Order: sequence, then structure tokens, then C-alpha cells
Amino acid sequence: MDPITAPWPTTEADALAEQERLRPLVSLTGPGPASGALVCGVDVAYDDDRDVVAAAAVLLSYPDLTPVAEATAVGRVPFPYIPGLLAFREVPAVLEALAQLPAAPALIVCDGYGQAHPRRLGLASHLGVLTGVPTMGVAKTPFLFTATEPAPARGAWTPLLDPASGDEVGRAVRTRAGVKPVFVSVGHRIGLPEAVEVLLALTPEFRLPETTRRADSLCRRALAAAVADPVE
DNA sequence: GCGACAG
DNA sequence: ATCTTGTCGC
Repeated sequence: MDPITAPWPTTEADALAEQERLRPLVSLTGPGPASGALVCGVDVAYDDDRDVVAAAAVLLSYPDLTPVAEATAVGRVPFPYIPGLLAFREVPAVLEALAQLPAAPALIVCDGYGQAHPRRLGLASHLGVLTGVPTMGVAKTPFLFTATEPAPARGAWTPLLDPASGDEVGRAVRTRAGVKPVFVSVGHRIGLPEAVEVLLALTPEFRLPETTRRADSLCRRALAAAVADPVE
């Protein structure tokens, strides 16, 4: 998991071409983390006015979710927000944070999508191919896809469908009884049923995975600190 | 052409 | 993502 060295795409056309290049490298099957393995949550926060991005990577043991380590990275915003091209905005800082972790995770959980993406290469799949590490995406909204409402019980789910192709690109999963579902999709090297099982293990208490919650709060703190003391 | 659109 | 008060409830 090394930081970026090759030139990063600057234009929309280059980014689309890069997605085409990486798409065939994605693997949609795999077992999910073993008991005792490390799972990693990553997230990114921005201050677009100051052109600052802060990423966080948190390591938790699985399935007990004990915090093991964390890392952050701060940099310039490398790409504008364009729906479908989120990875080009988030991945460089995430790779820098991952590179600082003291151990390699067995799974990375991203905030966003993997296969639930117009070209089947969302953030989670993109990061998975670049790192070789299994990844999955957990998002709060269905983006371009549709799902019926899952039953109210925790653990209930419905397929997340691509209306154009009819493909199941992920699942809408109820992680807390009676609370809005989240939308899981495979990133790389894990199957969809396995990703759902991991999601439920990561949400013993709250709607969002513990990995995401911890990474989210850490990257916000890192951003606030970076903006408060610019590089001295 | 216009609007919608992960974070 | 981010701008933002109070409020209800565990």
C-alpha cells in the first residue's frame, strides 16, 4: 500500500480512461475477514476554500472492534467533486494515511460505493485494485440505484438494483431496527453476502459501521488541526 | 438542453 | 462534503 507516485488524472477524460483500465481488475468474490484479523475504516474531510484535504485510516480488530491504531494524512485537494469520479478526490490522501499504519488490514471499509457505480468502479473498488486489499463500500444514500424498503428488523435487506441493467449492484441493509437502511456494495476481493455479514458485525449499536464512525471523526479532527496550524 | 447525482 | 439551533431521547 504505497502512496501515489505515477501522475494523478487531472481531467475528467483521463479519470474516465483510468476507470476503464482498472475495471477489469476487480474481483467480486472472497471470504471476509477471519476472526482476529484487522479491519480498517477510511474517510476524508475537505476545506475546499483552503484547498485542504484530510484523510484518516483506523484499524480495529475483528469482530470485537477494539481500536488498534490510527493514522492521518493532509494534502491539497487533487480533483473536483464529480459524481462518479469521487475516487480521484479521495484516494491519494487515503493511500498516504494507509501507508502510515503499523499493520496491513484484511479489509478496508469505505464511505461510498464499490460496484454500485455507473461504471462499476466506485471508490471502494478503485482503492481495492490499487492496494490489492479486500474492500467494501457502505453509503448512506442509493445514488443512481433503487431498492425497496427492507423489513424493519435489523439484518433485513433488499437488493440494490441498477434500473438500466437489472443487475444487483449491492444491498440496502437495515443495520438498526426501524432506522433508515445503508447501502453496501462489494469493493474488491469479497462477495456481496460476505460484505453484508461484515457490515452487520460492524454495526452492533449504530446505523453506520464503527470503522466509518471512527474514521469520520478522526479525519474531521485532522482537518481542523491542519487548518488551525498550517505547515510550520 | 436540463436536472440529478456517492462524498 | 459543508453551512447550522435547539431538542427529544436513550
